[in-house]
Amino acid sequence: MQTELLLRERQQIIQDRLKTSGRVLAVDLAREFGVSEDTVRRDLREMAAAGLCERVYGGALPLAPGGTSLARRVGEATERKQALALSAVDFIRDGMTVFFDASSTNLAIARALPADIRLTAVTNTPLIAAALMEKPGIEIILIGGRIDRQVGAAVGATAQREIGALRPDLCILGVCGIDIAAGITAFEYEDAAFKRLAVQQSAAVLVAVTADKVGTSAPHAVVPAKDCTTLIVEEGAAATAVSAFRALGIDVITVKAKS
Amino acid sequence: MQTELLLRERQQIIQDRLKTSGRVLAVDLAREFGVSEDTVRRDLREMAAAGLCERVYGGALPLAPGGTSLARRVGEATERKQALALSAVDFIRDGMTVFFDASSTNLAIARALPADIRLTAVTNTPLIAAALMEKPGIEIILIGGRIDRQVGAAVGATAQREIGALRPDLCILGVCGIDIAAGITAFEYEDAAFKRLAVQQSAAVLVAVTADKVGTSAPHAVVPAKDCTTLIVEEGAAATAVSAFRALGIDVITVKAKS
DNA sequence: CTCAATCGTGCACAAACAAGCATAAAGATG
DNA sequence: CATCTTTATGCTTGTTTGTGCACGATTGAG
Repeated sequence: MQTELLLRERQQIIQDRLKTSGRVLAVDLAREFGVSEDTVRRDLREMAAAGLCERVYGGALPLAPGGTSLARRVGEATERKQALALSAVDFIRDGMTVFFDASSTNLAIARALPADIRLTAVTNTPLIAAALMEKPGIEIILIGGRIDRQVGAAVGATAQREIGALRPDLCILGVCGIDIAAGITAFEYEDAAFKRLAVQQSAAVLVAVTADKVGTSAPHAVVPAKDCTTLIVEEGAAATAVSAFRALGIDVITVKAKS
Repeated sequence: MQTELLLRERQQIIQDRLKTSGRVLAVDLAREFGVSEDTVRRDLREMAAAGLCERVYGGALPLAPGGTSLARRVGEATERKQALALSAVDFIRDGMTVFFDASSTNLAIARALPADIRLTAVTNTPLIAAALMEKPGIEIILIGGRIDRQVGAAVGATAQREIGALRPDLCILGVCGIDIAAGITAFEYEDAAFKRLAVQQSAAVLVAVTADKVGTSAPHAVVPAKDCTTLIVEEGAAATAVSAFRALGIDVITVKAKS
């Protein structure tokens, strides 16, 4: 327990979460903070007593449901991505420098990080940077430049120059398609170039994808599949593809989607 | 232990740490300074008594108003900020290049922009960039660098280099205090330096503040008040201050807070 | 109705704490 | 110079606080 979260911080984070997400679940918070559910329940009870939230069975709700929009629209295929994210988080450990590429799955990973983790995070995606800001132990390096609206992140010349100056221990790559023959592919030319550079700079590469992206390819090649160190896929992915990836020496993890 | 730190030095360092990290742990400080935890606790107790921090079990947290992070400030006086934002939006027109500085009020402004506006927006704040992404006609330039947790944006050397290469038509400045004598001020040294540069680079400067910031000052000077082109304040702000600003040639707009 | 998830309470334990005392260095006073 | 005072620190003691676990009660879905 090198970096415990302080009680006040926890409650503050829960409040922020209530405001942005509109609700919190005790189980999730417990796992995220790395504390027992009892502790979370105690927090929620205290906060409810102080008039900061409404306690409900399973979690809590904000008193004034004056919902802001930021986190909401992303939260659609969250169920499946959440499962991938929880698995991916195991590969991220204290002290690492990790690059978070643009991708909704990667956003889920950033959110699923334990609240007390200590690491240096690099990202070109404002949404991910915003999510990372909720974890007090993370040093965030923002990659700047013109933001590509399709990708939702900075991928141009400026961004490439900045990522070129960094040497992350791990690159969490967002992919548009991954296939044995075509390798890892992206929808946009510049995005592909940026991703290629990110992979090049990193000591290891982790990819987490939903089943529908396995075996498909997009127009622009990023790197061959074997450049991927660890691949996390849903259980439903084509078995032939999975074993082919394994044959390449990739560490393939399958996670089953929750009901 | 070769360099014994004086008490004052230690407390100063703790304050800095509080600002940049947003929290300190008694154990860490003790080990770092090579003193006993008791000594650190004594320091923290004194500082808390002097109103410099909030003492919590295990360490200390920075104190309002500057001590709270951006994400936290966002949900505070949303209605009043909304009113300011609606007024500020009138000054932003199609075709402009606008810099959005870090500030919860500025986030409200970004959100309040008409959906069909066409402009180039520059920002060092992930939260604002994320909000801008919802307006399809905006070209977003992200200023990168290490993110200061208290400010919620990139304000260091990298960020300063990047803003230095741009010439926005309008700088929407976030301020921690604005006063006739002290001018525009900020809570952090680096943030102040960044803001100063942003003002320097811009053709015009707009400041939108809630009434409580008028007539107050923070530790670090940014620019004199007269460098501000347009000032939007709530109706409740001190009338003497408002007319003093007008006398400086500033275009002062007052908006009435909704009940 | 049944059953699993969730909850509250009491308890135990370790970490963090405050208060008081002892020591040593820096400074003041004679 | 000798001695007294002040100040900062570490140590000891007993107390408080936060947390996890065990157990039985409660809730809500099918």
